[in-house]
Amino acid sequence: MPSKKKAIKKKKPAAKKSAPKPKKKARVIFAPKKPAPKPAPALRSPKGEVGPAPVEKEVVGAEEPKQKHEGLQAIRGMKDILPKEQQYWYALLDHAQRLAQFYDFGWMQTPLLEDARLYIRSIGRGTDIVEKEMYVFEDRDLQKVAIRPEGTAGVVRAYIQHGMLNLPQPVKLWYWGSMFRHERPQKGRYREHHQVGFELFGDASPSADAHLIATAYSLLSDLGINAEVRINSIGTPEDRARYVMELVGYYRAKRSYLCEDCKKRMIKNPLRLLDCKEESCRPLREEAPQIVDWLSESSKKFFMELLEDLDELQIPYALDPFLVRGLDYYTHTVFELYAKVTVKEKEEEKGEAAEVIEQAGEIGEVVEKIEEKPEEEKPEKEAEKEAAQSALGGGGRYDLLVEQMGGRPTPAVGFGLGMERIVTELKKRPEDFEPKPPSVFVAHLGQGARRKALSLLQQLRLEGMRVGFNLSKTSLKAQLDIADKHKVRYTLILGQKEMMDGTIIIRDMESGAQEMIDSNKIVPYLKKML
RNA sequence: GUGGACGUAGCUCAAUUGGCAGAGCACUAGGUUGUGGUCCUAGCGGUUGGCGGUUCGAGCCCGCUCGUCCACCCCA
Repeated sequence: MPSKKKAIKKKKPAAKKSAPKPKKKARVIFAPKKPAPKPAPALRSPKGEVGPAPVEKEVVGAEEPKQKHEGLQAIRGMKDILPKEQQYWYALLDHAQRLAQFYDFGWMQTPLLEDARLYIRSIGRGTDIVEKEMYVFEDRDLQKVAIRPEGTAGVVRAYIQHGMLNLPQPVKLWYWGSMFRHERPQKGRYREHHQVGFELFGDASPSADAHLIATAYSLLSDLGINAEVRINSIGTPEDRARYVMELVGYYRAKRSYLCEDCKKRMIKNPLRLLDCKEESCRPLREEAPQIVDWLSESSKKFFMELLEDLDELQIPYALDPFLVRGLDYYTHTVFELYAKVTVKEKEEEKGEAAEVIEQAGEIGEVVEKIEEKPEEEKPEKEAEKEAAQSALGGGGRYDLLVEQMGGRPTPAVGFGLGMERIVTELKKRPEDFEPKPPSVFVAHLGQGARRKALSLLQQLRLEGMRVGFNLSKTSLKAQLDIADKHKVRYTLILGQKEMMDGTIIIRDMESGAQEMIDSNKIVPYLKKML
């Protein structure tokens, strides 16, 4: 029945053109009708066994597509990054690399696939990342592997595995690459996203934290992003245990006011009680004990020193007593970076941040003031909307992680920045990232000239010039058309006539003026003009 | 994982009460000899995201599904 409908529908256009459409027909064939040929014998056959390899399913768990479009679309939450964005990605990577070189961070990459236990050990069993977002599966050897959901764990593993503790400390490393988390996609939140990460091992002083935060901040500000650092200290595990007891005690008394989620949080992850957005829970937070007040003297001192360093570095920051990050391995410093939304906000925070560091005892109160501001003002709807996915990155100190993963006790700090989110910021100022077209286009006319053009291209390349060309087009008109689309400044025209004379025509694409140049002098000539 | 909005050509969008799926841009080729931007002509390009239902007839109505976006959740 449905096929009949289609036939009727399709008839008309076919009749109009009064010709069969073999092309259309061909496109319909997507899946081979015949089953795929049997797989070749396995390359690695089980120990010395001769004979046919065991028959396996051709593709594990995948069926042949029945619909034309099946399997032809990027899967949920995955995105192609296309050349139209390349100027932003290049700028980002270029700045990251320069910064890394300047501060002497060594570049490295870790595998996308790791033993799943690596992440369970580091990030923590009860965290959302491990519990419900991580891609985990058994590979063909039935090993349980995970696609990396974040960068630090792999770097720590590598640090231990390659004995980097024998290198002069601190060891400073940086990387960039894909991370995968099975979340519900949204703008600025994908199942595959890219991070640039910086890690520093073997320095327990707060100045290391300051250095790292400054690195993160500089990377953003070098790119013209107005960033703000939100920072907090969650102390040592002992500090936290004491605080959590206090916190749970506080909330237990108000249990009846809590939302359902928070009741669960009280048992599972009490720190998260603090960032509940439920109307009923919010007011409770105001009176809640704050972790800074429960830090040990040494933890407090560490934090204060860090803040003084940041002040010295003139990095705008805001204390956020409710900042707790979703990974278990953090100790002491935790921070996040946000793109500032309005100029107004920026100035307020700068002013207040400066006050804060002075009085150690009063951190709590000052912070509360800062916190209240945005809630009360709600300047524009815009500002609020942007807030949802606007964390550009975050990080913190993880002094216990290396040891916990079997290495020698090694203090460490690190951060990761979301590349897609940075690119989103950069795209707001396209004028700052205009792609640069090649400066010269080489056009040719006739067989001999085309060949000569090839060597001319080589010559220009060796001179470091960016050159556009299209060797398959034969008409000059078409080639100039392309040159124009490339927005080049000059086009070199090489035809039979010029070949014989040993000259080349150089055309200024803006004015249309042409000049004839001795072909031996073309390179110095161009160099002078560009 | 929960709730909501939206899916028409590569892009931006049309299509009367359910009645032959269109335009602009982009792309390709022409407008006779070796010269781009403007202009003219033609071509390419769609199972209207997919599957099913209602109907003589569905881009339009209904159900499911996939995808995007938004708010939660969480984070980069």
